[in-house]
Amino acid sequence: MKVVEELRYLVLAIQREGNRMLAAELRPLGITPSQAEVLRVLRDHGPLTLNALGGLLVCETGNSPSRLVDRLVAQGLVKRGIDTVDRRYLALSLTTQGRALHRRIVTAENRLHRAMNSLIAGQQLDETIATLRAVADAFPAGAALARRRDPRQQHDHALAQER
Amino acid sequence: MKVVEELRYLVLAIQREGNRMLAAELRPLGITPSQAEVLRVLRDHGPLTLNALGGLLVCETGNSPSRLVDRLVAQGLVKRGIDTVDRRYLALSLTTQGRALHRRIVTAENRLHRAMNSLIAGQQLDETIATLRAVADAFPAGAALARRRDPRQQHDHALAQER
DNA sequence: GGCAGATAGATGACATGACATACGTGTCGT
DNA sequence: ACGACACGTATGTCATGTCATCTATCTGCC
Repeated sequence: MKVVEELRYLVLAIQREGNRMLAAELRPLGITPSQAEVLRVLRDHGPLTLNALGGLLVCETGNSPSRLVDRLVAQGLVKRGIDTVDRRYLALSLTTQGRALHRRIVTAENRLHRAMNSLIAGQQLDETIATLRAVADAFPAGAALARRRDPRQQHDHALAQER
Repeated sequence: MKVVEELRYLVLAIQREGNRMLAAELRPLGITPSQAEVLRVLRDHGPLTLNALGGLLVCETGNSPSRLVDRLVAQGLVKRGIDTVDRRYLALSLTTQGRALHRRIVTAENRLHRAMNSLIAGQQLDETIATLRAVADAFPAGAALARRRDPRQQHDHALAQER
């Protein structure tokens, strides 16, 4: 098997299993890994439009995470406001309930991270991170990650309520 | 962001984008990346039961890839026979059409691999592969990969037509 | 003012993925 | 022989993910 091909399957396997483990940790909270990512991004990056949110998500690179947000709104975790100046834009933010749940999410994620840490204990990670970043940075989903690390050059549209 | 967490998101981002690229390459052939993996495994590992197939797939770690196989059968790419001795078992194999399509799949995958290769050009990969394998091998999906590399200790059930 | 085009978001369609459960078939104990 | 159990497969359900397309709203240009 070629090296790239093995890498492809390794990444696939790890993503699947990691997602399964995280889903298991989050199930008692009633949310999924993707939903947890939305809550995390909304908590860290204030009120966002749907597009801006999509630009910060690694999951759901597609059009826009309308339906993902729908379910969070239905659960009362996210507030979907409408920009008063330009009514095409949404103003998404966490509700009090959403903020409370986020704290429990952090705990659940930490359990996963401890498990993963024990799997990579003793490995040299610098090269691995560098390699993966080199690949990821070539794509929008990787750029989303970079944007999350670096709060500069954020979304181009400033929500009305922020002005 | 913690190291494990960054790794988790990097793996997620790369898997997503890689899958999207592969899906784009395969779309003209009328199949998806998961379906391509099934064809690949069936080609390499002869007639298989559904469970044995599932044990060699990285995608679809769930119960059994019934529905994934369904669509391939519907497209005439896979033949679903029934074991004559124990009628619970399926005997899945490629049709002539399936084998022909597999050759075109290889070409499509090679295009993806060239693109990925250019992204990781100049990177040291030994450590990366070692790290990823260490993680993947802890899970069933990683074990599936290991089984594909090493044709010994294959499926425990030998199909009747093979005996 | 008013319409063409652009932009944000919503929705339809389809294939996964994952979990739980149902069904069909064989095995084994008695 | 037959009934409980085990095992392989199929199916129901729900949430993604992805693409294409539709709707609502705004911007500019005339």
